[in-house]
Amino acid sequence: MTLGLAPEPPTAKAQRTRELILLASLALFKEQGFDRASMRDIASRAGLSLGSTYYYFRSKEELVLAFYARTQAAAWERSEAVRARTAGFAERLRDVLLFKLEQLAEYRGFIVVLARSALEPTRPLSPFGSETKGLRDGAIAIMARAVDGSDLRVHRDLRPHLARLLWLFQMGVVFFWIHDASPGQARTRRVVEASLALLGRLLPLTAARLPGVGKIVSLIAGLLDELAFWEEGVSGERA
Amino acid sequence: MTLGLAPEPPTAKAQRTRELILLASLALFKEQGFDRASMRDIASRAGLSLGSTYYYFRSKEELVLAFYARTQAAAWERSEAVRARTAGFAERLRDVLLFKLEQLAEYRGFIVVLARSALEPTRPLSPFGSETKGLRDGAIAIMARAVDGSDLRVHRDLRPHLARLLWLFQMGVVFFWIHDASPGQARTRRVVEASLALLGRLLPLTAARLPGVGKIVSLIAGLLDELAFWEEGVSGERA
DNA sequence: GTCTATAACACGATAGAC
DNA sequence: GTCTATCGTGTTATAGAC
Repeated sequence: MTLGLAPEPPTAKAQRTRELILLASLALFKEQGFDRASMRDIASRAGLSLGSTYYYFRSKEELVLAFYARTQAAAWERSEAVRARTAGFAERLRDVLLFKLEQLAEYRGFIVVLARSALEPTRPLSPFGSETKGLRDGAIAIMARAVDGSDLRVHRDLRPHLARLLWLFQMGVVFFWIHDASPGQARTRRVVEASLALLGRLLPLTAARLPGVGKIVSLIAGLLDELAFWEEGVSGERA
Repeated sequence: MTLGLAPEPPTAKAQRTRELILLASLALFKEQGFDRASMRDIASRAGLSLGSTYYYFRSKEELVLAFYARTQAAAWERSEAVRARTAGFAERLRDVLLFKLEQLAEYRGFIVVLARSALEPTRPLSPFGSETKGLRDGAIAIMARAVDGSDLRVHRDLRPHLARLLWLFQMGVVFFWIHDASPGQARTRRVVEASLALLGRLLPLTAARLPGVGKIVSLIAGLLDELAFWEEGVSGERA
């Protein structure tokens, strides 16, 4: 699975240096938070000069992105393992969501900066931008795998949109988790459970032959079609 | 309606100066975008020194917030007028959403910074934070007024949560609009229409006496209850 | 007290020599 | 690849003018 970031520098030494900087930054971010940890501190901790640090990472935010990309590689492997173990859609989705939170938990204090640049369309690091396409595609692919071959019953017109929808849902969960001040973020876990229960009831309903459902499904499908604004060029023309 | 910002300075001269800075900043933001327009430029354009500018606005972001607060005051008046004109819920909600976009349209290029700080819980300017409580309450109140006395049919258990849900929905719409690269943001308008149509079908359905609806409604109500994380202290305890 | 100005700080980022 | 030197920024400190 590609991660969609700049390819690792070729030489082994460069890779080690890159790793060194990344580790130093993570440690400092964890200790002091993203804003308080300066690039000078990071460089110094890694035993390098400021300029060298910028040679490996074009910006401070790119450090966070590199960390995030790493977690996603692990998330993919995990989701494949769970996928092989069970065909239960709710079970699979729950594991994807909770594992992501588990991965981020240690760094919850500074993971907010991902969200900060998230909403900025011009910034290259936006999860909807072109530079993060690989990262985004990977995350959506995990969702697609959770749906595929599962016991989920859902209207066939919704199926092609489901992975993207679930990805958006996951971003919402992470966003909520960032803001969740409850002890151990227990509230987020309750929200995840409630959401899963709700999805488990609503999605099968779309597959039922009830009056009015067809119209609603087509409305939802149309909406989901428009929502994928990140999948095209600047024109924004209708397909 | 309170706006939840620091009260305007008392003297008339101070108010004029504040206005001067705000106008200068808006002009520069519009011309160059938020990041490119420096506080020094803004101060200079307003005919003041940098220090004086910071006397009136504690940060660069506060300038955007002040602008946003202003639009909201107008939005309240507008929504009251529309409310008197029609009892149609869809009509009212459509007007609230489209009017907001209309207000922001001129400044679409830099309004993204609201979103930037939006996701940062620690920052005081987050729409979920305590400093923006008045602003947030105002926006939610507008939604409550749109629901109140309207022709909307919805399950009674959902009614108390509806205004907050619609506010979240509005934030989603604005977020989409920020990213919408289609000409004239036509796509956002399509999304609004489709969403209204969908809401117009789903909400009444919750009021219908159908098997299984009761359970779904209670799930939704429980979820919406948890979602209002911004309405309490740091404890996050269950009510 | 209310307002304004100057000077300085720390930071992210860049240029260019080696 | 690595360094030093430097730029422009948001923000703060502080002193003084009305």
